Formats: sequence, structure tokens, C-alpha cells
Amino acid sequence: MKNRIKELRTERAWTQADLAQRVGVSRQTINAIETGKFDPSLPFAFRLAKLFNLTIEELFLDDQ
Amino acid sequence: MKNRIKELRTERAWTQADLAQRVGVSRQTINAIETGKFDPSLPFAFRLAKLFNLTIEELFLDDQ
DNA sequence: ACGCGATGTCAAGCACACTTGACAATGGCC
DNA sequence: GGCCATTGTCAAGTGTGCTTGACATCGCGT
Repeated sequence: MKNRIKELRTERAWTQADLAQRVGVSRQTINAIETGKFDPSLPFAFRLAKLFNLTIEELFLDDQ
Repeated sequence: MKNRIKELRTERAWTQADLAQRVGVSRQTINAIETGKFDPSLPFAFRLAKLFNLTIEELFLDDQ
């Protein structure tokens, strides 16, 4: 499951730590999700989508 | 995180086992999600939304 | 070249998503 | 009342989402 998090984060000139703090997870979690180690939980995905003003479908790409 | 799964499933006259088979999880998992025991994973949420022809935001209600 | 912030990554641990197998409770139908 | 499909729920196990702490590496500015 790909995502546009790194792209949207760097657009805003936020560090991984900045973003982590905004959505309430650890920096390592942001890094792991950006580098495709695992997918976020559903509530966490909602928080990210809300932060970037996107739908979950726009933020996460379902490549099955 | 509330969801409309039970409502949409019964509309279609599917059993929990029917739905489970369609999205590739166990019946107990469907039951647990309908009864609010836990939230589905993000890829699983995508499969459910796709099956019901809804967006994730329409299927899952973010009550934080 | 050096320092330093940002990023990538590892290990160990905890909580939860999901499994199979089993059984009790519900509810409609004969 | 009795049968049977459906649903709810428990236990025990596996895998993954997420944590903290630590350390290596990658720019980039000076």
C-alpha cells in the first residue's frame, strides 16, 4: 500500500519528527510508513488524511 | 471508530460468513469489527469499501 | 574537514489485528 | 417444542503496528 506522505510532508517543509508530533506517533513510525515497512492503522490513516486535507483514498494508493 | 458494515451486509442479505469469504478474512473477524471489538487494518478497510462501492470515509465514521 | 540536523535502521517489548477451533445464545421455521 | 442457520464469544496462537532507545549515515552550512 503506497502513500504520498513523504511528498506532502516535504512540500510543507516538515521533518519526520514534526509530522510525528502533529499526528501523535513516534518519528520511527513515520519513517517506517514512508519507507513502506508497514501500513498505518485505520484511525492513524484518518488522522493523516485529515491533517493533509485529503481523503484516505487520495493519500493511500491501493496497489493491492 | 464506528462503521456501517452490519447495515450494508444485512441490506444485501449476506451472513457474516458470506462477507468474510468475499473479503478474505475469518467470520470471527467480521463479527469483531461489526461489534466494535477492534478496527480493521487499512488494506482490509480498502477491500470492504471497494466491495460496498463506498469510500472509506463513507464506510467508517471517525468519531475519534 | 567538521558539526549538526535529518533520516534510516536495529533490537526488544507491548498491544492489537487476525487466525482456527469450539461452544453458547439467538431467532426463525416446521 | 425442536431444529438449524446465524450470531456472539472465548481461548490460544501468530504476525504486525507502534513504542523507546540507540546508533550509523546522509546532506548541508560554515
